[in-house]
Amino acid sequence: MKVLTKNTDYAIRALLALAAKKGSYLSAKSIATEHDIPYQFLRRLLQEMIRHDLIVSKEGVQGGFMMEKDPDTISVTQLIEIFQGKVQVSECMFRKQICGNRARCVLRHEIMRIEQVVQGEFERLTIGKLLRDLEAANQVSPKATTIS
Amino acid sequence: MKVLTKNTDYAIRALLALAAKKGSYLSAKSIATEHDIPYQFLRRLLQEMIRHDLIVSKEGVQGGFMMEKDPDTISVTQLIEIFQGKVQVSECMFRKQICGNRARCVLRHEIMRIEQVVQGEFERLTIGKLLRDLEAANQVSPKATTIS
DNA sequence: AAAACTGATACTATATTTGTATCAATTAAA
DNA sequence: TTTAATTGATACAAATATAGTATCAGTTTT
Repeated sequence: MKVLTKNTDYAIRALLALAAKKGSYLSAKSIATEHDIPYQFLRRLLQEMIRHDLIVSKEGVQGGFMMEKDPDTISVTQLIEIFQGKVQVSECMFRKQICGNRARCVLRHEIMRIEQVVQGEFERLTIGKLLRDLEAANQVSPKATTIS
Repeated sequence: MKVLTKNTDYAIRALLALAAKKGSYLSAKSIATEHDIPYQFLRRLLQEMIRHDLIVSKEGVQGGFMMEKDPDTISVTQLIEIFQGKVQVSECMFRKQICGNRARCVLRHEIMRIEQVVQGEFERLTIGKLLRDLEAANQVSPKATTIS
């Protein structure tokens, strides 16, 4: 069971790169080469993130992508939703017999509760938090952990 | 993001049916028709569960599948692992720069922590627990919730 | 001997994920 | 003002995962 697909994984990495250089433009190319992400793939992801107002872009020479927002407002949950769709369990387990009265279906509730837990955890995991973790790690061992 | 695939969904339902009639043999056919699961698909799932010693079978007329084990020892985590592979995040995010020293990679730790939470939740969700939930629901509203 | 079963496995279809390629439009800079 | 570096948009393709079907052989009860 894969929790994060490459999409999301790459998107997080790209956002971390942008958050680390907040306010300046980074080209897709530079992000791709520095973080080992397939260039054209990354470009699509960046476009998608623009559409969701997570980042902005500037065309032409010296153009690129930039993070304007507070990185703490971007959660992994958001990214999962964008690139993997909303977290969902089966439409409705045991639907045949039980889900005439869906509201009461205990099993569904059980699963939905877990779904909430997962979502909450990923909600608290923001780009800002990850960046701080990353910087803290850099303090300890700069060489091995530099992201830029 | 799909948490449970049809495999796992169907497997859970089949196990609940078997747990509800613990000790007696149910044919794949009867489970399939009663729970609206594609017959041949279900048979493969049942075979797989036999290989993992979750259930046993008897061939021939009046044969079928039976649950011998305590349903509380079968967790949804186990089923996810069987049918969707071990719960995992990306192999190692940010691996290029960071994962020379994997042990120290804070980001990875963050993600692994969440993975643990998810796994723990599904661990506590056993067939036994689901069955009791189901039976409790039947008490309240027998018609709408009967599984058998 | 027939019928109701499981065991094993091959096959197909569809969807998702991952990755590549192309062309047009924009902009800084030579 | 031309060129090169860039994004915007979109189409294409390959690989993998998911979902479902079909078949044939073996077993066991009746």
